[in-house]
Amino acid sequence: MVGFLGQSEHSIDDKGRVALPARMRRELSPDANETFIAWQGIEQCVTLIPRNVWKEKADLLTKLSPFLKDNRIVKRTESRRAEQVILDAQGRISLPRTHIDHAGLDGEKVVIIGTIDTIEIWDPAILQAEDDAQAGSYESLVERVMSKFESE
Amino acid sequence: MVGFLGQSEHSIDDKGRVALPARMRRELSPDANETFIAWQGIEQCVTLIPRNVWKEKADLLTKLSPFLKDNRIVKRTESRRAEQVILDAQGRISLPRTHIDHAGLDGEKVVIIGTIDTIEIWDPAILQAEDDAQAGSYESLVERVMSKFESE
DNA sequence: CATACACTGGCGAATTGTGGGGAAACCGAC
DNA sequence: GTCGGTTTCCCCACAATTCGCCAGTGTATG
Repeated sequence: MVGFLGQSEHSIDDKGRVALPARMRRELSPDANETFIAWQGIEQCVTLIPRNVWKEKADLLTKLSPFLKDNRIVKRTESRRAEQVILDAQGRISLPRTHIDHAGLDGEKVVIIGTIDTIEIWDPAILQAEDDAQAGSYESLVERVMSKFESE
Repeated sequence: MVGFLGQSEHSIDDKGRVALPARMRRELSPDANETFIAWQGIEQCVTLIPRNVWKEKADLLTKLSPFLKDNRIVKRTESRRAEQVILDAQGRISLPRTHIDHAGLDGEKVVIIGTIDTIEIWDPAILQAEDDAQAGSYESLVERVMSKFESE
């Protein structure tokens, strides 16, 4: 169990079906039951969260008291962006329209990126733009982010 | 059991009937007995609470001492806004007039949102306004709300 | 070279969302 | 109490979408 790694370019057909790389399917815990939660994240991409991982987040959310407005907003916002998707016999998932639109997956191809505990699906052009935007600044970025672990 | 997720736009006909998305019907516990409590929330929407979940809330309310005026008000207010609705053979519910009026569901369409343990029904325009109102401030909101779990 | 695996495409069948009609129940007026 | 009108409930039917299956192509592996 080393987590979801690497990146691949795959096809997306006109029904919104995307085959996940076999090596990522092998990393999926049996607890996930062949199931992901497709999630519209902050970035312009679709994030796939294995069902067992999502479960922990959902449990937290249901612990929030429904009598506070802020709690309701968070719960509503987090859950409405999520959809359950299940692998078919060919190892594909079919993405909901809303998520395809959000991530701009209107081409023939998508890029699938493993991010250890989740999987991200990007439109190639949008991903390229994202990369360009932060090109050159990554070295200082990673320094800043990871320095908090220095003390350990 | 991942909870009610996602959001869909469905029709509401002139009889006040709304079809629930099939994936939400599948998430409904057998304990709910095809039955929801339709509830006029604080927000301008109708909240559907599965019968078995409502039970827990009702138990809380009955624990409030009836000798305090505030308690009586809360109990009365929470319960008078609730109506029982049952799924028909097509997977639809028909909403009481009062609830339709409260949520302003006077168009042809409604938006149905899954919030893990409940379902909300919104008028598209009202929902849009609500979203606009809190656009931009969400990131800090979710930080504040969820930070209470950080210690774990 | 042969075999197995990985990804892709297409087709038929089942499900889903929607509209409408008729029987039953309800309500108010006379 | 009776009649007329309205509302509510239940059932049927259609169209569109989705789902599951099967088969093909290509690539890696032994």
